[in-house]
Amino acid sequence: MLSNKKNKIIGGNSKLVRNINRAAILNLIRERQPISRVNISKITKLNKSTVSSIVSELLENEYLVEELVADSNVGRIPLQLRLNAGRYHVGAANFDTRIIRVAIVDIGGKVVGREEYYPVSNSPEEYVSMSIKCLNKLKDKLGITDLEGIGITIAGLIDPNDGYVIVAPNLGWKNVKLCDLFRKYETQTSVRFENDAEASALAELWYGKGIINNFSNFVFVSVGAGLGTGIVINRKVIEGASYAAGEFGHMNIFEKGEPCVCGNTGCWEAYASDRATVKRYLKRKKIKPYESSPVMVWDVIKAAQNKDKVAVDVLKETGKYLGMGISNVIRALDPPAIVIGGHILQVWDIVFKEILDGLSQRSFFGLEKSVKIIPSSLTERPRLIGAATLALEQLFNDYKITI
Amino acid sequence: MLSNKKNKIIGGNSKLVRNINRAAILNLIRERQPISRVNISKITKLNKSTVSSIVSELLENEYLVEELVADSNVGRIPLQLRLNAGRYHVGAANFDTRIIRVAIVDIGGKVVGREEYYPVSNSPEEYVSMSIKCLNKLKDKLGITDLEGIGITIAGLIDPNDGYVIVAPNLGWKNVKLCDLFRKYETQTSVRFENDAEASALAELWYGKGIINNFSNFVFVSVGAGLGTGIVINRKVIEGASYAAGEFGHMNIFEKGEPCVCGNTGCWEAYASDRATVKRYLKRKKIKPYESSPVMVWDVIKAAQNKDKVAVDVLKETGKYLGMGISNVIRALDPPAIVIGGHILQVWDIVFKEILDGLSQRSFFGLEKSVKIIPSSLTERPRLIGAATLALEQLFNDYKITI
DNA sequence: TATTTAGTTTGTTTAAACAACCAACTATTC
DNA sequence: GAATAGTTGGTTGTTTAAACAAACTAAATA
Repeated sequence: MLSNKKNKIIGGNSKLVRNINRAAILNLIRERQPISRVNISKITKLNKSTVSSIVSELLENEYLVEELVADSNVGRIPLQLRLNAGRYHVGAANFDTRIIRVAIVDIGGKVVGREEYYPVSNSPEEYVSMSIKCLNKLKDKLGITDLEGIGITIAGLIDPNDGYVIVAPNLGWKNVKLCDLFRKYETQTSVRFENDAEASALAELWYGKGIINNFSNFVFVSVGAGLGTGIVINRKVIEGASYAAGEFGHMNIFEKGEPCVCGNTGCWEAYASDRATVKRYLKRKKIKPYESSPVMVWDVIKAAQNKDKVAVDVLKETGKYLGMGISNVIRALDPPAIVIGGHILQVWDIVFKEILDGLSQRSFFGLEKSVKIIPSSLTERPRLIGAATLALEQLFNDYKITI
Repeated sequence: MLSNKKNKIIGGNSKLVRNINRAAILNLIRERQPISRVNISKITKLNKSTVSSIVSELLENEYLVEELVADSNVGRIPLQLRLNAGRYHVGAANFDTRIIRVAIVDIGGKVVGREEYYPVSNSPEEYVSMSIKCLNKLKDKLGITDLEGIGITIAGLIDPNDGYVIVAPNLGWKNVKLCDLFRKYETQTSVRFENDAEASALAELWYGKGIINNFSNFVFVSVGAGLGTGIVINRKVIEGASYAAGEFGHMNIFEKGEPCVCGNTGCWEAYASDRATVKRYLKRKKIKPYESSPVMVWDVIKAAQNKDKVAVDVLKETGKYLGMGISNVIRALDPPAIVIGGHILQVWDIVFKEILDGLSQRSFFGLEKSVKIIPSSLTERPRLIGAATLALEQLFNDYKITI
């Protein structure tokens, strides 16, 4: 965190080592399950006995389960370890414009149940009460008695420490004490809040599959109604002193360009977000906004998939603008990988080339060529998995590394 | 580092703890010397005996010295600990356009001797041979027999692992294997290379005085011929996958604006660097570049100090442009503090207000108001101290934390 | 001399590394 | 097809490193 907290110089002790190793083992199991003790030992370079000791502790706390799987290799059959998916569950919610997405997720990051709700107003009270209601409904349906925590993600500036929405343009919220509202409806379970892009980055870090696992550093570009980015450095998500790190979406990419919800003009978000895509589509199609039923980005995507020329062109432009903005991310942080999330992934074959094209238009010593631009590997909405990950992080918090 | 190295999951052991604690104690002594064992124990929360054990180890290796200072308090007089400044020395060099700055620095970050040399060409061979010559001259003069290492800083993209200049526009270098050149002239001492802004950030982190010590996160903006930034996150300088993190200087702040050495137009560097300042000054004064002797930024600064209206205006503009670019840094990383370094600090009273003005022109939800904009506290050139810090970091490398 | 603060010594605790061992399987040999 | 060697997985007991706690010594002031 780029926090403004005083720079603490605090020493370590044996417990720190235990926490580091326990976290390393848990992460490894999460990423490579099923995996045997010996394999963990080989990868972490920890002694077999150390691994055994930590694993038996985790088994005792029911974080893990053992399973014996047939194995054709010589030697004793290894006991495979997995996260005990059925044991602990958390609640997750993403608050978006006119929609609340709710899910119950196990410690493997798997969505075991989900629900959507369309609030009639943008009142925080309604969002909070309905999300709790939906979660309770899901709990009953799934026969889950306890949630270990609840995570909420919102596009905007969020103060996660005080449970406070500084500003959320999409929802029209400013200075909303969500934390207090939740306390009215749900007093037992602890609730955490976070910016959606940052939480998505966290989810990708924890539950991303494939190539992303090779990176301890990356930037997650969350394309939604707005456009946010989550920065991961050394396997940690950067928050910022005022909880505003990663606001690349509000960097200027065209002087005196399109107006943006933030009050400025020419922001990346005003060109590459879903809202911008729809706006361009409506303009080309000469449809007045909200003339009939509102056109959403998935309508544009569907049209493109049905070879609608205008829709394809509009999405290509979005790709190009995405690339232009990514060039700023590269100049700032030079990450080895950039992960893209959002509805736009459904037309990845259309946008990917355009992203590279946009990037090359704002080239900087050819650096952009070595960056891996990859679509998010999360099959469920990253913002929802991200919300769950917030709660799960708290569940694993006993094992938090504090130097 | 935002490196592309494979995400290693490796466990810790008791040696890790020792290294963490030794580093914590060394850092604390560097920052707060003189300081007693008990005081270290109180601040780090380490046990008195642990502190004693580590301190005696450091005393044995002559990293520290003890001193007894009169104390009017009750109780036994504490033994104050200091870095053993006279024991170890490193060489430092900054390679700039038409000037090589060389220094010998002690482990307290104090320059004990310095030299400047004006090369006749921009040949890397001359830069390397002359810097070694100057260092040897200084060593003789000071009666220092050994250097523990040498650090070199250069504006540009540097690969510190391979000792390789990817590109250095100011020097007109591209793909220069500096490492091999140094081996020709100096085989015994190890040499490290780094981008000047990143090294300056490191120097500020290690040797900065005052308020900067309160921050584990900040961005150093190095205003020189070009404009570079060094990003510090969790007391570590970010390098980038291709060693190009912090290239905010080449972000666009004006579309179709001034041409930049990088090949693009409208870069921050093309507005806020010393080169840009001089260029604007010459234009206003209607002096043709290089008409007589070349005008340098310190000439403009001197003119401003002598109340030259044009010089003052030009520097005010530079300040405003600096602020505009800093708004990008804030959007990207939201750091609690931004440190400025460069000749421009000599007219801090003129530029500071303008920086804030430029920032407010590119406001983002008023966040810029909470960022501390501070002049570098390093009395010597940060780029030179930075070079020394590179070598010192290696000296302390036995104590490097490796998780 | 009592009190206070600084620093050391001694014994205890934690946890990791190491080495030896046991467990459970396959492959080979007679 | 039974005995045995080989291979891999996992546990047990011992050693080592380092932090911590508490008792102790040192050196000052009131």
